[in-house]
Amino acid sequence: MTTDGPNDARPRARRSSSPTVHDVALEAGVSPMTVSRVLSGGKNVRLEVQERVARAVETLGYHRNENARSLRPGHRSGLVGVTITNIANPYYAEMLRGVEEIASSHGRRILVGNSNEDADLEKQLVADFIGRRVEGLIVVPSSAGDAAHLQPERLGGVPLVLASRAVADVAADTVLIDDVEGARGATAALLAEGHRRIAYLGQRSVFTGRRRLEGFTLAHEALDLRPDDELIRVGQQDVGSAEQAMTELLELADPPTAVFSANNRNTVGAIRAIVARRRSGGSAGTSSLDIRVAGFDSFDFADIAPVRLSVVDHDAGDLGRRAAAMLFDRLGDAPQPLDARTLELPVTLRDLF
Amino acid sequence: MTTDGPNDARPRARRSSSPTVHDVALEAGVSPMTVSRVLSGGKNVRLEVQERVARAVETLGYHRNENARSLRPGHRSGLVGVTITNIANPYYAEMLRGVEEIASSHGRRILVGNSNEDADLEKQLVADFIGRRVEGLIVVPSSAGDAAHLQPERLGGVPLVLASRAVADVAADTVLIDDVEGARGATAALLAEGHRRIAYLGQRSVFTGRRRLEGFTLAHEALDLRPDDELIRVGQQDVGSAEQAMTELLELADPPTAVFSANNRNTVGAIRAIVARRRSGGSAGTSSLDIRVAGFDSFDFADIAPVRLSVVDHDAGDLGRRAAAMLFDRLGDAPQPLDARTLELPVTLRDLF
DNA sequence: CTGAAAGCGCTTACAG
DNA sequence: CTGAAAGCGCTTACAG
Repeated sequence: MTTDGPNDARPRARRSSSPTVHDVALEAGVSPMTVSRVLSGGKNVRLEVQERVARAVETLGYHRNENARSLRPGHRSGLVGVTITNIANPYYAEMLRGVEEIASSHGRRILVGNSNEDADLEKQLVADFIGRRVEGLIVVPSSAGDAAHLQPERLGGVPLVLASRAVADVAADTVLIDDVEGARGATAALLAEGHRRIAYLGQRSVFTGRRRLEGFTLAHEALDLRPDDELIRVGQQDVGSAEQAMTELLELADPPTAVFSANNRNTVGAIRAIVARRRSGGSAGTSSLDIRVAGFDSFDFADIAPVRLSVVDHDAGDLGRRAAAMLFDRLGDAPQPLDARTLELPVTLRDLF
Repeated sequence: MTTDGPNDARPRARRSSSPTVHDVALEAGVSPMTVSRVLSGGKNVRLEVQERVARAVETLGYHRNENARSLRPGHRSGLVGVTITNIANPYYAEMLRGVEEIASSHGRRILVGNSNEDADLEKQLVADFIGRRVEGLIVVPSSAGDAAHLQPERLGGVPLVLASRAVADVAADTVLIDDVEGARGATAALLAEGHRRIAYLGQRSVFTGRRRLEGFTLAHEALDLRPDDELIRVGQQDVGSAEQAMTELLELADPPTAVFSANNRNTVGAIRAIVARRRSGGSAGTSSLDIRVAGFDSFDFADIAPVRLSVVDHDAGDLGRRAAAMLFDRLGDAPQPLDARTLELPVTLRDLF
């Protein structure tokens, strides 16, 4: 019946926006301070009052505003920013899940952005995330463009962990998989089987691509061999172009007897080309029927692929968990190692035949 | 040389936390208000002053605090909350990318949570997201447990779009794929080829699983047939258990001549079982060599699978984009449709042989 | 074109 | 056990 209460002063507008501590306080007949106490565990509040407040919270559907809360000094946002070149890539999706798992276990939520291999977009995402006061960043860095926005001094003290790819001149914690050893081992296995004309399908513009080509080359050099440049194909972006590249290789006068592919898109493309050629009768004698395949990454159907296939397996979930763990290391109160650390996760060569 | 400025009053502590408008103002020799004006476009600020402020922003590495900004009345958080049962599932990863794409184009960022098919976790995520004042929610609802937390009145006015699965008694906008028609069409195709013993591999506990089983049944009923209960297997969660279930079916006295699988894990499992049996000689005559397969969802290697395979294809990215578009419809200033809408996206049956 | 005041929702001392 | 005051970083009127 009073007309001077603050609740009367803002009659309907209140309905459309969220209730505040103030509204709950009014409803429960206490001060906002007491509401705040109850929300933080109820220390030093009479049980009866606690219950009254809890009921008011329920009635009004109150949710504490975390953004306002994180404004107070000493409070953190509870957010971690994650930037990925392609969140639809199953490998990175698995990684993202690993990150989310660890973040969740630390009570943090993740802001996720797709950089689409575009450094400008990545830069915007990072700036936006910092504006939202993320406590840390996990970035799969884009391969194209300038990476100045990832320099520690540009991040205003927000810890950064690079995942899957390192960035030249950026001294940040980094988690990689052992690309060089994976490619070297797989190639060495093909060489040990006697293959001497081994094709390479991969990329050179991407960090992991360069590392895998390095492993491929190292395996040859260990036997005083040199890969034939004619058999090295880089730049295939998808399964279609990989299939095309492999088809061309099979049509060479002196075709390869084996192929190492640096990622699963290239592996699938290569297998498609081999199968297509087999179905069409294999013009170059029977040799193309026996093309041996080894590839980085696994995929759905790898174990019943219709070729002799080995894969270099690695755990994307672990990559994400390790990256997140490194980040939370920096966020903890423990004494910090000053230098950026790099972790290389092991890989496994599996024969699927 | 002065010792009385506020910047001198807080000498080193300032270094560790982020600079504020106040710090920038000091550095540029203007008021915080002017800094704010410049950050919002520079309207009504002398060009010379704008430049001075811009330089100060650069020098200090200032990033505007979005959380504080969103506190002001009329401001929005710029966040959308996304909850998915399994973000590592390539299908949902593709969906997430669709959501991110549309959200980005509206200047919003996404908070992502993995609910792991756990309604309690999902509830926590949703509560947390609302606490962070997300402008909307996109949820792939978990199949297990109570869904009361998704009731509109519990969401405090935050719009919700359900993706991929509907929830009984929750009147929210929903985007589905046409599960019933996809399963019906694929099954009808098998029946049209003359198959009369068609196995079903899928789930019954999940919304989509029930709908796909319904389509499977409908196709039979259209021909006055009834599927044999002995051939219906539900509850396989992964490729391994699907392979096991298919192996059992192949060992029946009167085995199926075809199989419809309700998702790609079951399809891959079925194919593995068929291939394994073929390799081991196919004890039941040659019949098991000819098992015809049709499955919901596509996967990496579908087109060179060593069986006669058809897949029910659908666009996960589109699912995400449509869900996000529905959400932004509700967020816009346009007049709102009052009732919850349901959208069913079309599917395509593709023969891969 | 520029700034002092006030308040968004919350919580940390401080006072009772 | 409870509350009034003050301030986190920002921006919307309002005044000049």
